[in-house]
Amino acid sequence: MTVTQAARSDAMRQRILDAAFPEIYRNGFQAASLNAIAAAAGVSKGALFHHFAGKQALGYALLDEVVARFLRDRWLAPLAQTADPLSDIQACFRRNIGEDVASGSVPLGCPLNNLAQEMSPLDEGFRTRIDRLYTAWRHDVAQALERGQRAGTVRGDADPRGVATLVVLSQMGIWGTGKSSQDPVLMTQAGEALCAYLEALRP
Amino acid sequence: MTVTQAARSDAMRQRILDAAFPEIYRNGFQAASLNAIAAAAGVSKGALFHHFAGKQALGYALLDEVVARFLRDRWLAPLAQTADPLSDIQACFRRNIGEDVASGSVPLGCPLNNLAQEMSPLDEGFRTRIDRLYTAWRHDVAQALERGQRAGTVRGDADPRGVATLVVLSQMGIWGTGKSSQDPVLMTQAGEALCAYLEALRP
Amino acid sequence: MTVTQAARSDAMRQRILDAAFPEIYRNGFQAASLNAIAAAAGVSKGALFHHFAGKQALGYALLDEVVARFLRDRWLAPLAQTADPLSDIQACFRRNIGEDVASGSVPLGCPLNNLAQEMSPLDEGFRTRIDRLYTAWRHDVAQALERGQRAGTVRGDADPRGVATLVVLSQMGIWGTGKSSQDPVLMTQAGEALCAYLEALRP
Amino acid sequence: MTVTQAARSDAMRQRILDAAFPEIYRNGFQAASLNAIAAAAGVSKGALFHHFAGKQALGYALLDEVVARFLRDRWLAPLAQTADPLSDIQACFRRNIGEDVASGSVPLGCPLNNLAQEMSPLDEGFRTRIDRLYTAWRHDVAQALERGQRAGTVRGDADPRGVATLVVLSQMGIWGTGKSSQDPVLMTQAGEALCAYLEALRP
DNA sequence: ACGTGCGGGACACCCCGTTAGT
DNA sequence: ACTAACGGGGTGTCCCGCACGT
Repeated sequence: MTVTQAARSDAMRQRILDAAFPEIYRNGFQAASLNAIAAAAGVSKGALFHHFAGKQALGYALLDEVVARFLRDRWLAPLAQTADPLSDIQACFRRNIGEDVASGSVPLGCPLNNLAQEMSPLDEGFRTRIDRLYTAWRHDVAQALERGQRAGTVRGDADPRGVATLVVLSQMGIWGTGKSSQDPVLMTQAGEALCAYLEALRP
Repeated sequence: MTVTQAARSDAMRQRILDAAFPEIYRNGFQAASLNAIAAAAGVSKGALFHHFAGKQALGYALLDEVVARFLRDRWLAPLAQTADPLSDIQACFRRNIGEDVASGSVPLGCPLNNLAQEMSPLDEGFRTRIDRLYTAWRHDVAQALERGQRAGTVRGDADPRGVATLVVLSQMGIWGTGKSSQDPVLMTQAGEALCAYLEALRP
Repeated sequence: MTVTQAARSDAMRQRILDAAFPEIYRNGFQAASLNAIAAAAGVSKGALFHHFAGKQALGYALLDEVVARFLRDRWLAPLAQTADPLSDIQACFRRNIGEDVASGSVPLGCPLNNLAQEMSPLDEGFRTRIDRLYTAWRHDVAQALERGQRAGTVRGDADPRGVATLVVLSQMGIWGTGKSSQDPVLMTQAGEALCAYLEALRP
Repeated sequence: MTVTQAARSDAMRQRILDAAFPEIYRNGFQAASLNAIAAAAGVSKGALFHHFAGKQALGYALLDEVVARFLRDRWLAPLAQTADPLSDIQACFRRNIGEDVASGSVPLGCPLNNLAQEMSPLDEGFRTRIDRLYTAWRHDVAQALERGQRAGTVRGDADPRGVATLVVLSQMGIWGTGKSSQDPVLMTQAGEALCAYLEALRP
C-alpha cells in the first residue's frame, strides 16, 4: 500500500524520461517537443509539468540520470578496475563502434556530445552538468592509465591526463565523423587510428 | 544599368548570408529565426525569400559558400603546398586555438561541426554538403602528409589517410571540449596532446 | 491603387482594435483573450501579431487611440470652449449617466477607469498612458472653470484645480458605484450629489 | 483533542485567507494563482480545496471576512458613535491617505474597490457581497451625519444620504487617482478637495 | 528585384480542479 | 484532515512561408 503511490509516481517520472530521451536524442533539445514527449510517454502535459518544472528541468534531469547512466555503463564501468587500460579502452571503442555500425540505424552520434554541442553555449546549467560528466570521464580514463603504468602495461613516460584528454576528445570526433559521413568504414577506420595511437603507448 | 542591378542584387544576397552566419552559428540552424536574420541584414523577409527558396536553401547556401570559405581559409590553405605538413598542421591548430582562447568570447565551437552535429541526421542535403567538406578536409590533409613523406619530413610507414582522419576528428573533439569546458587550459592541453601525437610521426 | 494596400492594412488594424475594445472592456486586460479578440475581428493570430507586437502593445494602442478618443468625445469636447462650465459639466454628467442607465445593459463602468484600476500598479507603460489621460482631463476641466471665472459664471474664490480634481475623481466614483450597485437610482443620486456640489460654486 | 483539531483546522483556513489577500490584492482576483496562494500559505492545494470549494468560494470568503473587517476597522468604526461626523470623516480620510502616502509602496488602491471594479460585472455573487459592503458604508456615514444634525454639528438642510453617497464615491475616486497618478501630492489635494466640501456642510 | 500584409499552426507554460491515497 | 499525482484545456508568443503589390 505504502509503496503504491510513490512507486507509481516514480514509474511515471521514469516513463517521461524514457520517452524524452529518444525525442531529444533525435531532434536536439530545443527542437524537441514536450507535446511529442508527453504523447510518447502516454502522459498528459499536466503530469509532465508536475514532475518537471519545465523543459529545462527535464533536460537537466535527463542529463543527470539517463545520460550519466548511459555514460557509466558504456564507457566508465569497463575501465573501473582494469590493470591493462590500453587494451580495455581499445576494446571499448571497438565494441561501441561495432554496435553502432551493426545497428544499421541512422547514426545519431553520442547523446552527451549532442547536448554538449547544442546547449553548452546557450545554458549554463547544461554546460555545468555536461562538463561534470566529461571531467569525470577524463578523470576515470587518466586513473586507469596510471593504474596501467603501475602494473607495467602502459609506458611510464606517457602523460595520463594528456592521453585521457585525447581519448575522450577522439570519442567526440569519431561519433561526429560517423554522423556526418554515415560511413561505417570511415568510422571504423577512425577508431582504428585511435587504437593505433594507443598501441604506441605500450612499453 | 544591368550590371548595377545585378551587382546590387548580389550584394543583398551576400548581406543576407553574412547576417545569417552569426545567427545560425549562435543559435543553431533550427532555432535560428529568419525574422532575426532579415532584421540583422536590414532586409525584408520578401527579399530573403526572393534570394533563397526557404530556410533550408539558405542553410545550404551558407554551407556551400560561407562555411566552405571559412574552412578553406583557416584550415586548408595553410597546407596547400607545404613540404613539412606536420609542422604546419601543428602551427595551424596552435594558431586557431590561440585565437579562440584570446578572443575571450563564449566558445561557440566550430561552425561546420555545429551544423554537422545538429543537421546531419535530420536533413540529407545538409549531411551531403557537410560530408563533402569533411571529406575534402581529410583529403587535403592526407595529400599534404604524402607530400611530406616524399619530402622526407614524415615517416614513411605512417598511414596518411588514417592520420588525416585522426587529425580532422581531433579538431572536432578539441573544439567540442572547449565548448563544454569553457576552459582555455584544457583546450590548449588537448591541442598539445594532438601535437605530441603528430610529433611522433617525424622520421 | 496606391491607397489599396495601406488602406486595407489600416482597416484591419482598426478592426482588431474595435474587436479588442469590448473584449477588454468586459473581461479586463489580463483576462481578455487574444484568441477571442482575433476571432471577433475575423482575423488570424498571425495578422494580429503583425499589427501589434504583443498583448501589451495592443493594450497601449487601445489606450492611445480608442480610449483617448472615447474620452475626448464624451467628456472633453463638451467643455472645449464653454463660458458656463458648471452647467456644461453638470449636463455632461447627467447625459452620460442617463445614457448608461437607459442602455439597460450590465454596467461595465468607465473603460479608462477599468484599465486604470487593473493595470496601473502592474505595468508602468499602462500607468503612464492612463495618467496622461487623467491629467489632460483634469487640466481641461480646470481651464474651463477658469474661463468660467473670467466670464463670471463661476465664483472667483473657487480653486479650479481642486474642483477639477474632485470632478474627475467623482466620475471614477460614480461609475464605480454604478458597477457594483447596478442601481440606476443610486447612480443618478450620486450624480445629483455632485451636481449639487457644483451648484454651490456659482456666484 | 476535538478542540485542538478544530482549532488547527480554523488556523489553517485563516492562514489561507491571509495569504490569499495580498496575492489577490496585488494581481486581481482572476490573475491571482491558487498555486501561489497555497505556496505563500505553506499549504498544499488539497488543503486549500478542502477548506474552500474553489477559487470563487475563496474570493467570497475573503470579501465576507477579511475585506469586511478591513472596512470596519479603517472606515466604519471611527464613525460609530461620533457626534461630530464631519470632523471624524475628514480625520479618517486624512489619516488613511497619510498612511498610504507614508508607506511609500506602490499604491494598490482600495482592496474593496479593486474587487468591485474587476468582479462586479462578471460574477453576481461577488457583486452582491460588494454591494452589501458599500451599502453598509453609505448607511453608516448617513447615520453618522444624521446624528451630527441632531447634535448640531451638521447643517440641517444637508441631505445625509446624498452626502454619504458622495463621501463613499470620493473614497473610490481618491484611491483610484492615487493608483494611476502615483502622486502623493495629487492624492492629498484630492482628499483636501473633499474635506473642503465637507467643511461647507457645517452650520 | 523587392516590400507588406497576412495565414495557419506549433510552441512552452501553467492554470484550476479532481481523484486516489495517507 | 490533509497530501500528492494527475488531467485537460487555454494562454501569449512567434515562426515560416505565401500572395499580393510596388
